[in-house]
Parts: sequence; C-alpha cells; structure tokens
Amino acid sequence: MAPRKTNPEFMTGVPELLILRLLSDREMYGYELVQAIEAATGEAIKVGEGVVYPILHALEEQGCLTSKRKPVNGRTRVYYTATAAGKKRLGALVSEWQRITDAVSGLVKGAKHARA
Amino acid sequence: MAPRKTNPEFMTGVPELLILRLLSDREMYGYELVQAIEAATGEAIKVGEGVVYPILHALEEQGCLTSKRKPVNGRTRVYYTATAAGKKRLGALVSEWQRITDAVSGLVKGAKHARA
DNA sequence: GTATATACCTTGAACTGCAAGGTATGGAGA
DNA sequence: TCTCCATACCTTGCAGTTCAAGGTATATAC
Repeated sequence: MAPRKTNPEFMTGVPELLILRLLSDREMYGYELVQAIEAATGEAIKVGEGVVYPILHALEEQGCLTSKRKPVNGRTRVYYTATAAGKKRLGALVSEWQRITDAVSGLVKGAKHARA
Repeated sequence: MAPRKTNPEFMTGVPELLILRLLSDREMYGYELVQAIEAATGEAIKVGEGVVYPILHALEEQGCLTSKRKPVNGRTRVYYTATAAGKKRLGALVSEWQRITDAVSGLVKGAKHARA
C-alpha cells in the first residue's frame, strides 16, 4: 500500500537524540555508533551510516561535539565526545521528547478527550 | 540558534496517528480536529490546518476515512469517520509508536547499554 | 460597514532520514 | 595469489513531512 517509505514514522530527531545520549557517556566513532544504536535498542532502531555521519559533522560544527583522530590497526578512527553544549542540547531534546510522548500516549490510551 | 525550524523534533507521523485516534471515537470535521488535538494534549501539541487537511484527504483516498457533508448555519462542514481499514491502520501505527518510544526511552533513561 | 470567528483549501520552503554508491585498508579463505 | 568480506570514512539525490502563509466565503458582533 505505502508506495515507498522514506522518513519512517516517528523517527524525526531520534537519531540525533540517541547519538548525543551515547556520546555523553563515552567517546565513540561513527561506525561504532551505527552498531551501538542497534544493540542498545535491541534491534528496534537501526540507522545507516548516511544518517550518522552528517549528524556528527553538524553537531561538531555547532560545538556540541569534539573529535579526535586515532589510528588503529592502520585504519583511522574519528572519536567524538559530547561537550557541555552537547549535554545541554541533549537535555533540551529529552524534555521535548517527554513532552511529545506524554501527550501522545495519553491520548492514545484514551482518557481525557471526548469531553464535549 | 536554530536558523529556522520546520519539521520540528519528533513530530513525523504524529498528526496522522492523533487524527486516526480521534476519528475512531466519533466523527469530526477538519477545523474541529485542529482544536481538539490542542485541547486533548493540554496544549502540548498544536497542528495547523495546513497539516490536517492534506492528511484527511490522503487518508480518505486510501480508504481509511469516509466523509459526509453537512450544512450547518449556512456553512458546510465535512465530517470524517474512521473505517475498518482506518482502525486497522491506527493499530499498526500504535504498535510502531510503542516500539520506537520504548526503545528510545529505555536508552535515554540509561540502562542496558554501555555493557562493554 | 468593518472586523472576527468559523470553515474549507492550496502552495512553497525547509528539514530529515534513507538507499546507494564511492574510497581505502586488513584479514580470511580458496 | 587472488578474491571476498568486514572495517571505516564519506557524499549525493530522492522522497516524504510539517509548517507558515495566503486565499475564498459566510455568519455574527460591534
């Protein structure tokens, strides 16, 4: 039925939130994040590299992340960590996430509405 | 900071979900839905008419809604109701919603990840 | 008679995630 | 050796969604 399907339901902003959350705990590199998100959500959420790398670059440019290049086994890894600004942004995103999900869940479970 | 801001965080698919939810209980018209969503979510979520009308037309075309025109005080209202297909689609969206929100909330509250 | 609320609708811009493809190294297997 | 796969970085084009703004029209209030 659905002719194609990009921008899947309910995913806008979620990758950015998850990336900031993970990088607040410890430094990670892009390829690692792709697998960490899949693992940490129990396969529920999967994002490709085409999603992760642009977000990393944008967040770094905004000062939310810092990067550090490390050569490992001949390959180069770029490790990212959340800055203070990044953690502040994470807090704002979490608040917004709570606000939206509370509102939607309340209505879905059927409660207060229909009060003519 | 944020240069503009369309497609705000975490809103993709939410209007469609809320509309199907409300129209599963009782028939409503577009303008009414705009206000009902605002009221039912305690002002947390507001959608404009430019969001609601296109969704109503698309859902009707897909057979998820049926419409009925009623003249009221000289104005014409178009009432929509969810069909069986619409309720089925609502069920699918709710499942997806649970899947995503459970995964994100689990990670945000900090639990299983970081298990090196 | 002018403004506001109701009620429908469309258009253009902006943003986002996704698939697909492109480069390059190291190790495993035939 | 030669090929394939996993690692690791990156970019581009498409598609889909929300939003602000504007456009039409009627009834009511001032």
